[in-house]
Amino acid sequence: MTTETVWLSDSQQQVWRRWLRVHRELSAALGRDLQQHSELSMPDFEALVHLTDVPEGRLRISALATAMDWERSRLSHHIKRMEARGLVSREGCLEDGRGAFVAITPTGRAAIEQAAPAHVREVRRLFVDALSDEELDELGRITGKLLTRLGG
Amino acid sequence: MTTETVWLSDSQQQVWRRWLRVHRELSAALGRDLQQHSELSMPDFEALVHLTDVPEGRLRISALATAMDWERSRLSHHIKRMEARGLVSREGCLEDGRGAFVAITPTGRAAIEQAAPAHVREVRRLFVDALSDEELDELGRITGKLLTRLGG
DNA sequence: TAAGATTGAACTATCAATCTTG
DNA sequence: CAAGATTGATAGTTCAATCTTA
Repeated sequence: MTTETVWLSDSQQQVWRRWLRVHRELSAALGRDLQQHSELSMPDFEALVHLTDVPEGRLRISALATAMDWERSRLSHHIKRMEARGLVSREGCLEDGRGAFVAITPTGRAAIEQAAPAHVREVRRLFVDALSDEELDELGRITGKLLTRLGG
Repeated sequence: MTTETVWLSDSQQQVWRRWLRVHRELSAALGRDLQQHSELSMPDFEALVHLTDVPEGRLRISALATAMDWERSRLSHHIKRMEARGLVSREGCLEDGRGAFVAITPTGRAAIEQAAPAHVREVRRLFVDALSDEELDELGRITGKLLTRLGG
């Protein structure tokens, strides 16, 4: 393959590296804050958000995996650990004998309700409120384009 | 603390979730591509980039940790694994007996030179070229603001 | 045979010591 | 004691089987 390789210009490289860096620092800051104010990690929080998003408080495991964009095996291991901590429980599926549900427990609900306010404030402080409404819109448009490129 | 909690609006939440998702999918896609075309992971690649960035091809370990924004212990473990694969070597430091250098080896140089073209093309395809020049500028400005908020 | 889910092994990351030199 | 770096234990992730039911 003799496709010519064009390296990135300085400004392109700067945006690219900054993008990586912002994400790394933002995730780290939010994770630290969350663990300081609760017993939850970011993945724990995310999983519980999806479970509280539905009225029954439970989802098919593969549906949760899709929603979180995780591999099933990773989620399976994670659910096992969360189950051991009492945050969720596993339930069988009547319609499909192969399937299973994860359900949020009262303990899990209490944990996310306790953790959410501080976490949301921090997401506001470090992300939403750091930008003007126009910038946030623009960022939504830009990430939308990136997502389209990724998806197909 | 009775600070009132204000949850995110739908559009704010959408941008926030999309930001997380784009990063996750982009990293995954680049990682897959890199491993398909080379023996390097993204962290391997990043470390080697920093080492090739300097003329001597070697850096103090703590300097590399700062550049990569990694904890020293994580880098130490990672260097050990990369050293075992022959990509880098460790060297003592004359000026400061406590310190140490990591240096890229010929093998490491060959690996990154072989991997870089395809990786850069993929970064272009999925990121740089997916946006107009104006959008890339705007994204640079926006991530700059986020970085300021994180740092200060 | 394929789909939903789990398991175990190998790999990577994190956290709290530890070791050595300044 | 503080700074540079490493180590070991624990936690989390990935990959390739495996098991069960459709």
